[in-house]
Amino acid sequence: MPDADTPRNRGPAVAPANRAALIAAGRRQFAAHGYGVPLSAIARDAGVGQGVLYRHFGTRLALALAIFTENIEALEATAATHREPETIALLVRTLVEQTLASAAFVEAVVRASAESDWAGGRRVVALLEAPLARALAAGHVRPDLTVDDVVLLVSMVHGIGLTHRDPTAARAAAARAVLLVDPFLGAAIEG
Amino acid sequence: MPDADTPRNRGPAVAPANRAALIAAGRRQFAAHGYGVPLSAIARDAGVGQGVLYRHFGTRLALALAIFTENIEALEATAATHREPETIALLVRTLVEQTLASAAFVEAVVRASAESDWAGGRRVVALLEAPLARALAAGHVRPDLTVDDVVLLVSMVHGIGLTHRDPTAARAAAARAVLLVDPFLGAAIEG
Amino acid sequence: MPDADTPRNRGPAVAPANRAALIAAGRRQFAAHGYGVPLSAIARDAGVGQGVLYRHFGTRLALALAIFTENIEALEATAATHREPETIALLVRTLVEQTLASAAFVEAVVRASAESDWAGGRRVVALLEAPLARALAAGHVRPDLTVDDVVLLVSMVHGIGLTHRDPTAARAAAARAVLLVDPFLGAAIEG
Amino acid sequence: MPDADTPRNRGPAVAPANRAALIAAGRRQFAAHGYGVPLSAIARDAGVGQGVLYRHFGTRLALALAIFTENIEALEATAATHREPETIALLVRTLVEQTLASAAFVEAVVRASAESDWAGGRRVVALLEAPLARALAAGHVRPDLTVDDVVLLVSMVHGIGLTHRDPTAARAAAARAVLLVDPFLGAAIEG
DNA sequence: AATGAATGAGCCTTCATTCAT
DNA sequence: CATGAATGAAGGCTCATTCAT
Repeated sequence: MPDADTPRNRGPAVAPANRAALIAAGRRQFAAHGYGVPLSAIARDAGVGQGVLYRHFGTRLALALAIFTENIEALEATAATHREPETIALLVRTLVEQTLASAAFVEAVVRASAESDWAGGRRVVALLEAPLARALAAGHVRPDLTVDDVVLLVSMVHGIGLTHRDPTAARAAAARAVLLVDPFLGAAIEG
Repeated sequence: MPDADTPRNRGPAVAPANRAALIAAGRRQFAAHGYGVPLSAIARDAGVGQGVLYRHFGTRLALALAIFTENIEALEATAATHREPETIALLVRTLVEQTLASAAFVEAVVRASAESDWAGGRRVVALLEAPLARALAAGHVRPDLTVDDVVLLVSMVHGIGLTHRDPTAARAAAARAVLLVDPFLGAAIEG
Repeated sequence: MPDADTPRNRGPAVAPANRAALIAAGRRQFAAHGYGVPLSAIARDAGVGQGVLYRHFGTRLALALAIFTENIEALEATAATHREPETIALLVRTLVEQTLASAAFVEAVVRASAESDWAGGRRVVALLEAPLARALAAGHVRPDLTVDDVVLLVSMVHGIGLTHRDPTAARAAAARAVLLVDPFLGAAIEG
Repeated sequence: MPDADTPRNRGPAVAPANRAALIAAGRRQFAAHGYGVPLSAIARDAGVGQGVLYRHFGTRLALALAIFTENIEALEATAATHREPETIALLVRTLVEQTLASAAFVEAVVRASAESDWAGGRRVVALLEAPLARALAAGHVRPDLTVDDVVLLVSMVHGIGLTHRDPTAARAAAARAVLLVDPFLGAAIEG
């Protein structure tokens, strides 16, 4: 006799919701306790059994990549719908926010993308190209700035995220870092 | 009757040597296998029993802090013996090298220093002040550069170290990052 | 509105076909991966959902017993349609082949048949009696051979199957084993 | 404060005793519950922690091989100290007893010896050669019997062990099996 | 004071079984 | 009646830590 308060099997229809709940729980748990957080804690946070986590994301890395893919899709949507020369600043601002929020597992993803065929890195480079070219043409950013520099900026912000416990301090430090590299991009962060 | 071929207790005199061996082993193991490397692997690498590791460093973090303290002492020695305006570049160069070599546990140390009374961060700030002031007076670095910015630069380089597997690529990326922030300091890294 | 390309429920008519597919899949999977193969693998091999497996065979053992029952039915058909003194050799040959093919789960079935009321063992004994009597009367087999000895021979061949990875080697070893016990039966295996 | 009734660390001096206890527990647990018995059950039976089992026997198979090696050493000791023509019967009798007692993991060992370089099989063959030659010379055993046949006999007895739950019945069946193959050897089992 | 084996908690992972659709 | 996702118990394995010698 199952406990009425404890639904033991809500059926296959909840699969998409479970997947979303696992990604959200992954964001929370990775941010709060680092990439090495017990997978059981993520499953518990998502309100599902451990087996469900394994069904949707066979490895810890698969979950991290799914979170990143969502991030990249948001960036691509921004890049696709904005044509102003200021778009690059908006993208950098979003990248900074995502990086600070995902500090715990940026490293794992970068490492994996170097060793596997995950295309995330290339997608980021691709979506940055046109906006950066427009900003350069408009004279908004320093003339020697490259797409690789923007990606490097993300690595730098990642380091800042890891070394600042307080999110507010991390955000301020990241803003200062971007400002040191380029005043136009830095101003966008602070806004 | 101890077996002559199996020295099991080499006496109190070897304690300092054991401590040094553990620090050296910690550097190697953290660099090679990350901060989470088994403590038994560090003890084995150092050629001592696990109990000795506990005697000298009660926790994993204590060992990491000891490694960092050695790093800071080297920086202080440099700062104390160099009076040229170019000294800040030498210090930044050393900091970059130390940071790239210690990528695996910078985060742990920074986190601990925020939560405990470890004075490492303040010592770094203190040793940077005079050299940076001299460089500013000589007009070598950008006039708005602060000591906090140099510390921030270390955080940024840390992020670069974590996201570049290949040490050569990491070094090149770090050089570019410093160059983006300040041409004078960047030139020193590349040298 | 069910998707026409995804038949999710093919109706009651397919139940017998599903049962047969599960038995065939069970033979393949037990042989390939041992008696402990995941039940989900058997269901997948059979092309049905896991629920169907449970509907037809409530336990792993029930499936194994069904496979054995098919084997016994084939033996009974042979015994019922052959009246020659040589029939015992044909039956032993078939038993050897079945045993080698089912090595992974003979043990489970024999154990279960001793503890439950599964009549498989008795059916084998029953079907062997008349053919063995005819062979004894004809002087083909050693005069002290009993039906229990033939059943014992199956146990012995089972051990050979488990200890020989290569099916060809197992078959040769089984032939030698039968030959050691009775030249007439052994000759039938080798043929 | 450790519970006085629960010695938590009896020190390194108990290592050899632990190893012996693990082998004895392995014999009991494998015999009682099969090769797949939880390793934690073996450790509990031996009165040690799970880590100790892993320290002494890195894998389940390593423990099984250690048990088998003890068996082989006993056989070698018998072969080395007996020179009578009847020795082969004594060895077969011991082999039968060992095989029936170790039924659950004979298969694992055979599998391992095919895949690794475990020399156990060759040691058995080697120790049987001289005693069998003496028995053949004395006319005690059938003249066509080979060492490989004796090894095959072990496989056959293994199958009997697996298919007979009752040890007494298994022993009787094994005796009958050996008798069917060779009257002289069979008589030794029954004795 | 050093050694290194023992301990055992906790994590990852796999399935057997259930059940909503 | 079939599907296949959800569940969660159970086992393998790994260390951090203790402590007898």
